[in-house]
Amino acid sequence: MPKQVDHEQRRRLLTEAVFAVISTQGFEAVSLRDVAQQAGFSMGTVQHYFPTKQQMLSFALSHMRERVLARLQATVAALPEPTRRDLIRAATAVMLPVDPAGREEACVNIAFFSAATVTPAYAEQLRDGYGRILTVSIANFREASRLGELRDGIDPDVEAPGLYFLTQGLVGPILVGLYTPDQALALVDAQLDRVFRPISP
Amino acid sequence: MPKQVDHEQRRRLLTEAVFAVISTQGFEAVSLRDVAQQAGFSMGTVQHYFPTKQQMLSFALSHMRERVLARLQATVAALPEPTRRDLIRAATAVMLPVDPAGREEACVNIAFFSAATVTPAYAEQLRDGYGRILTVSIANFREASRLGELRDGIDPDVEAPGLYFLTQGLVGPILVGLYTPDQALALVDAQLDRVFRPISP
DNA sequence: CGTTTTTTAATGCGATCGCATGATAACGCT
DNA sequence: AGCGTTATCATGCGATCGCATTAAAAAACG
Repeated sequence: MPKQVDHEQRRRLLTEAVFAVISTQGFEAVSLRDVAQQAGFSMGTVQHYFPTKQQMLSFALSHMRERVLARLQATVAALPEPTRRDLIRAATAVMLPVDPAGREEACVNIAFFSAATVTPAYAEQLRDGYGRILTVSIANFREASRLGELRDGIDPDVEAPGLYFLTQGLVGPILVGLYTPDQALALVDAQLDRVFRPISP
Repeated sequence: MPKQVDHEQRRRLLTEAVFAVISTQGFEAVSLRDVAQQAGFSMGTVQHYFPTKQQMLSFALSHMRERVLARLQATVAALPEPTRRDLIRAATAVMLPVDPAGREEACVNIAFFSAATVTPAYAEQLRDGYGRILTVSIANFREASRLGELRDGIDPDVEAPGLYFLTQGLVGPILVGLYTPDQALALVDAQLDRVFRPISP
């Protein structure tokens, strides 16, 4: 057997090129030639790892989830003694385009959301991925509620989706420059202040 | 002088075809030929009213704002004696893809949001349009606050953007089937219940 | 009624697309 | 070392794209 190449790793490498093309030239500009050039390979190589463009994009979408999750874990790991509120805030901030990495991911995600309106396969992947995030968020809020970390009268089953969809709604406006990342984070913090009890017990 | 054709009206007609193509086949599938066929004209006609594809799409984006606004006014006009809360809720519901018309508009809007990440002209149009909506929403909430229609401790400058971005964040998940329109409206109503005083004084 | 100008249609062109094919180079194994 | 497999690349093909060009049809006006 010949040269040993980790197919999965190669695909991830090419996927990074896909992300770069989408975030700099747009989703509709993604071509096998562009991706190949961005990754520094020939077009045939891209075809070798992705038989069709559709499969390439579908893999890219599934890889995006892992990328966001990895960035979240890295962020959380950097917090010394995170409270539950810190964790929720970190997860929220990771989904917002507040830094170059986050912006690239947001561009890719919104592109796939748009494509998903006419491509059921993308819609299913997004439902699965974002549904999982929402489920985790609800679980976090319920746990916080159970431990008495939330203010009186706060329903975790309302606030979890509320904060989650608020976050999602901030992505587009930040991307087009309608809202600044600082304004967005201030809005998120205002919500957290309303939901969580003050720190000192 | 020959046949009198209202250029603006023709452009709006063709724009409706653009919307249909975007919502059924996707933004990247929009071609002059598709638009012409969808509108029942030849390709040359489309070119006559839109010198370039870019201008066609840009006009379509500007026309979208008018379409949403018209639908909002029609919805409001159908309300017998709307309270301020009713108006705010109507404006919110209009932006959500809860019916075929709203879904089509949402598909087009999210497509332009995606395109705007690499096309500054689109970003500027979206900033202007959505910024105007946000401004009006803030003004509405402030007026409600001034009239004492909001609960104690409610800051209109926080709740207006909060509800607005929450609404925006619900669009994508509804489109891909992660959230149902009923769930989305329930979440909106929960927010309104929290912000507004109960009806009976 | 003929002229003029706009509208509509039809077609061609260069570029680019996704994908298929064939050739070449590089490495693992017996 | 020699073979077999795989990775990589270069190229070709049919289709489609945006846009330019040209021509025919239609209607307002002298």
